[in-house]
Amino acid sequence: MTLVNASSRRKELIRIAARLFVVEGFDRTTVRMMAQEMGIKSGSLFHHFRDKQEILCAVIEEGMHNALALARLALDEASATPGARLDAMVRAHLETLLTDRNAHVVALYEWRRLDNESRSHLVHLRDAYEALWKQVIDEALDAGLIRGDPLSVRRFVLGALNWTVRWYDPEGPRSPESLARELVTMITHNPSAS
Amino acid sequence: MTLVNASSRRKELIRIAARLFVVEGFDRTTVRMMAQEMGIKSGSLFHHFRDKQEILCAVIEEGMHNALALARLALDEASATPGARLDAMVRAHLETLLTDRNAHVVALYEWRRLDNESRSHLVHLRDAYEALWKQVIDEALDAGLIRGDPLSVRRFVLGALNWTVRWYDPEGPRSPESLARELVTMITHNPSAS
DNA sequence: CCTACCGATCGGTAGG
DNA sequence: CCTACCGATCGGTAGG
Repeated sequence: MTLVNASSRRKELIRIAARLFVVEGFDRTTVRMMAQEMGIKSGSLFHHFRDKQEILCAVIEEGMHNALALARLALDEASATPGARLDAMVRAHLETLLTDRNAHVVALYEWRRLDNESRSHLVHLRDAYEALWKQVIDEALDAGLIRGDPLSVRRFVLGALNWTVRWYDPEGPRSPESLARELVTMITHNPSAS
Repeated sequence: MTLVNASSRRKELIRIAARLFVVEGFDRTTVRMMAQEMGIKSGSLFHHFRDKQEILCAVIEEGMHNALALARLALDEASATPGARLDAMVRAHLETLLTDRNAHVVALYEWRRLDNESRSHLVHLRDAYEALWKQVIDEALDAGLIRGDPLSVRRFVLGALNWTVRWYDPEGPRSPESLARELVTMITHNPSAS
């Protein structure tokens, strides 16, 4: 039970830290802020984490882990046509950005604040995620749904999607699904094949 | 002459600060670092700028000013067809991102560190720039070159372009022009009309 | 543009 | 998980 509680406190801190890192930025978020929201003293934080860096790494790792799981699930459930798989992947990406918004904003903005150790650990998760994208994009290119160089297309599409965290309003009129539809419409040239 | 030198020192500081803000981030860049690269003592910085915030604002303002000027020039020189204007705008955007890379990376990453005063000052420059994009995108939509909702398309395109600062390698095989061509190819549906 | 310095605050630790 | 505290460093200022 002690372990369960410790783990749940850890998750709570990750959630709190993610929110603070978004609002204040990593550098301006002090261990005292995080401790206060946890209801403990600042020194006690270091019972859960070695240092501030480790908290940053945990926040980003949590977000990437969820993103990877959701994308795999979406691809498993999608029908086998390249169009359906592209749709599913775009939708999964946007849904992840929204449900784990704070973690992903931190990943996008504070990646450079990671030390080498944390970065090399997270880079494997990122590579696994991008490998899924590579597969889906390449299939869509082969099927003639999209035009362009595989690597460039992947980068452009991920850029367009990741940029949404800057302007998308979850309270607004657009659902993640309709937004996904809009992006796919913009880049596909032969919708009947999907 | 004193004024000229003061202004040139100011520009030098803006360039130095931009580079440091990219490498270290705004919060981790100390006034002492900037002063050292200027060859002066830290206290002397405040002869040129009221505070650190003002330096951040100046860096971003410089980049936006150049972006706006280059975009206007490109549109003036482009032929009147929607395809040519879209091409020119994408190319100008990428060229600006490269020539003023540091300033734009700072604008993209450190925008949230601006105080309200600076932000409202810069927001007008950004709006003017986005108005050019709105025009060009709407023309391309009307001409049937692109498909989708005007606002969404604009956001997707700008996202894809701005994201390039994360991966584009100026020493690599791709020129800004060929990259521009790739993006336009990906999103246009009726190239013969351009 | 410099010297000398300030009050505040930071991440992290020792010992319980 | 707390108390008490550390050395370092920060942005900025006063007076020249």
